[in-house]
Amino acid sequence: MSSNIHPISEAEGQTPRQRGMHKGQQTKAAIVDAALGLATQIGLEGLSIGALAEVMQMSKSGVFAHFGSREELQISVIREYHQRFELEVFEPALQHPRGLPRLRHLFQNWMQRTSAEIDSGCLYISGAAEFDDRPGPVRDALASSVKTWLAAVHRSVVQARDEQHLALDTDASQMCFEIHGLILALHYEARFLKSTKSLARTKQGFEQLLLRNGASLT
Amino acid sequence: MSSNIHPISEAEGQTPRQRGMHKGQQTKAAIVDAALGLATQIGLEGLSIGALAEVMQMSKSGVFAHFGSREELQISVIREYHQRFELEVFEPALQHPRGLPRLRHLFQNWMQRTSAEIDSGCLYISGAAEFDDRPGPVRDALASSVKTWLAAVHRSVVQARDEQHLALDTDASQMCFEIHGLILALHYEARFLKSTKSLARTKQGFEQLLLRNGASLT
DNA sequence: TGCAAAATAGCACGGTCGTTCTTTTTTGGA
DNA sequence: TCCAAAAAAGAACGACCGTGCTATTTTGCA
Repeated sequence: MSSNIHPISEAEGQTPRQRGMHKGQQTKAAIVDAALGLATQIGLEGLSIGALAEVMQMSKSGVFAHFGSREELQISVIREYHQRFELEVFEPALQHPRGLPRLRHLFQNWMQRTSAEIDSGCLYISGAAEFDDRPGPVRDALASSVKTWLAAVHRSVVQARDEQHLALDTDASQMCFEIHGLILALHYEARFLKSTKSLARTKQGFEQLLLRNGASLT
Repeated sequence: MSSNIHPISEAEGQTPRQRGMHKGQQTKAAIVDAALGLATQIGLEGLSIGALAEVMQMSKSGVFAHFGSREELQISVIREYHQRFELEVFEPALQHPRGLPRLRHLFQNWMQRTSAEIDSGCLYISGAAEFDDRPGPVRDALASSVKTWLAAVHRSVVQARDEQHLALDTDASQMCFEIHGLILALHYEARFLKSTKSLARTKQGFEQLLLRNGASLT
């Protein structure tokens, strides 16, 4: 499938080996892609090398050799999800002016990613439920990614306050907490309870949250 | 340990068989109790009959015989959780006057149950993440319990509005959605991210939510 | 084009899973 | 106290798990 590393223009004339793109690495990228698909459906813990090998039409040992352990496979999946999340949620929002406009797009992208994909849940949410009682490197990798993202949201709120798009006494951490709650409620009620109104509720909650914190611009 | 069925007074003089409390049913109750403990730690899907048998110091087949299938065991666990949730969260709140006071206690109990138990997560939350993509009787049982509880919260909000403890234009469903979000954020950030401020954030979010909907009484 | 190195397959291992069947033990009313 | 019924144990099953080891195939530079 699609590789997770974009070929950069300077490397165009180089050999695959020089670009670090042997056949093996392409295969590994394809495996991680398939693994991410499986993990978002049946969970990181449910992810098995046997099932993954069948999807890839490869032998178990062929798949296994790319990672060396199941844990490393899980961590690779988390890293891949992290990259895609940045690419699809975070980076597009950077093209909008900092402050409230960027915060709005950040939330909009986040919301869509949480709800739009019918067949694949958010790894940051399902993974948290699976690993909140399981210490170890997988949990650490997951928590690290989540914290990076939440910190980016926090930064965006602070910027909006600095730009005076939000009231000066806005409690940025409190606001982030409530934003997070809206996303989690959306995920829960849309995916598990199959509620069709969750998206509208989430939007309305966000608007009221902005109003309450003195949002001044659209 | 504790049985999930309270002996009713009329049955006091009856034999165990007449009360439906053979040795087997006591054992089953003990198994379900242990299973609930396991399930809240490693998840409903992680729950295995072998591990459960070891905890109970019984044989696998001895445990198995009480349920007939793993699915039935999982459903029994969900039913047990439902009963305890009602007993510990819902019923105590009924002792307070309907309207805002009762709603406050409902939320307070819910909040405490979500955060206080260090070693056991909320089955309604972890279960939703595990089963949002797995149709079947287990998911159905879980969704049914959750909906019952959310409906009770909704009823309480409507009552508070009827009693004019909340503004007459309060959107009860919207308010429930946001309350749910606060609880989910509490669970996520306290359990997974180990944030110590989540409880305070949840309380503050709830107070602001009440204020925004014109809460008039304490 | 040849050849070392990389990638993949094949096979086997010990372990756990849910489940079935048979046998033994325990229970509790007549 | 006896004895049928209930409860629990024991053993075995096929299936899948992650992982290690050894061939075999494929890759890609010299």
